[in-house]
Amino acid sequence: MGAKTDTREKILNTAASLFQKNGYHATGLNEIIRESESPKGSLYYHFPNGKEELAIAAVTLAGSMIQEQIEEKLARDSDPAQAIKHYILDLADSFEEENPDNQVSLSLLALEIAPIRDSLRDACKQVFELCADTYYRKLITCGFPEEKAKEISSIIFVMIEGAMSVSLVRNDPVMLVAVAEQISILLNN
Amino acid sequence: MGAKTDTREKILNTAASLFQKNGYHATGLNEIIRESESPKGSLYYHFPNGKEELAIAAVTLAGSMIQEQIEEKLARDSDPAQAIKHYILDLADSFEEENPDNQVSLSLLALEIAPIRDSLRDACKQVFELCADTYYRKLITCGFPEEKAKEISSIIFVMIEGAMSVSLVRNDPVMLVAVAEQISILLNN
DNA sequence: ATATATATAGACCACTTGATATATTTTTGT
DNA sequence: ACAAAAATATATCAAGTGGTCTATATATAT
Repeated sequence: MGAKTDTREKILNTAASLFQKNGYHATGLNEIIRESESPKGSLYYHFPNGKEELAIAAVTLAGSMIQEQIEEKLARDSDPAQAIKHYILDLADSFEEENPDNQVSLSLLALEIAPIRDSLRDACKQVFELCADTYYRKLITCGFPEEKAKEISSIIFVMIEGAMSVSLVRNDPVMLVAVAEQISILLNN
Repeated sequence: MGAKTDTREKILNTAASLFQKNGYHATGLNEIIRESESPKGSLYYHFPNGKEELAIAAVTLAGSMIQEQIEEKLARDSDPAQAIKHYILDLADSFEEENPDNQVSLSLLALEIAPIRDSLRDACKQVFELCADTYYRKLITCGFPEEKAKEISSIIFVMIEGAMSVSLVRNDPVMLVAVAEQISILLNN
């Protein structure tokens, strides 16, 4: 049964990576099975509902990988403003890398799949919530009042996703740097 | 020759609306000609390079419509923070409307088409620049120093696009309201 | 009025899409 | 060892894709 997990994970990892990088509609199932070297039969065995089920699993996987990365990187600095700024500057630094661990933007995939079906939208919402909550917990840990932490953490998430989108479109991470510079202003007011 | 403009514009308007709402890859040429009630021959007569050329024209059109809207709405309040906040709250208010004038998010379309080809990326960059520049000019008019205005206007654009993306995914405009509340903090620091 | 450019109309094409069906192999439990 | 379940492997499908082609209609200009 080790094989099961193997193939399933290979398909899922490949799908998540391609969906995140190129988008949902631009990624064909054939591309996924080719890249993951798995037959189509296995795809539909492990994901009987096909592409949509794969999308839910992919966005969830991508989200939890991002969440882990945020958590790790925020732990490096005790000051929350510095921690978040530090994290964003790292995103800018690793902007060119194709490494799937550095694929931080969820907007493209989420914008594409959320309207398809409620189950897909719900998965996206959950992933967004997970990411924002990671900032929230950092702020709470650092003594921010609950209300303020709730507010700011959402804004942080919005700013990072927005900056990533603009950076991807322009193929230039300077917008991430600009956002990083504004974080302290946001936290200290 | 009145007919020419008519058909061309009908195709372009339809394409822009569908691309913006549903995305580039999710929108088929057949859907565009059906919805615009134009034959395929006309599409390829007016846009010989097919879907990609249509995408460039569409993102440019959508961008200039958004730019006009921003400009109009920013003119309502003399105080820049109030003007921008007012504009964003209007976006939140009209979130449910399907009216193409209220389709303000460019992220989905831009994220999809920018990687296809440099000419498409360039068109997206130009549109982004156009929008950010509208905030910039408002800030300059209100006496902001050049450097600060440059910085802030980009951040505003990023925050609004980010908030629109999150709102679209969640199908809930509250994130726009949250961003609106932060504008004054950004401008006064 | 007629020739010419402009524009419309839609049939058609090769190709890809997501999905299904069926056959085969591999693993597991007894 | 053997039966049952799990998983893999393809061939195949209808529907849809973007794009091309040729024929026709509609203006425009002289």
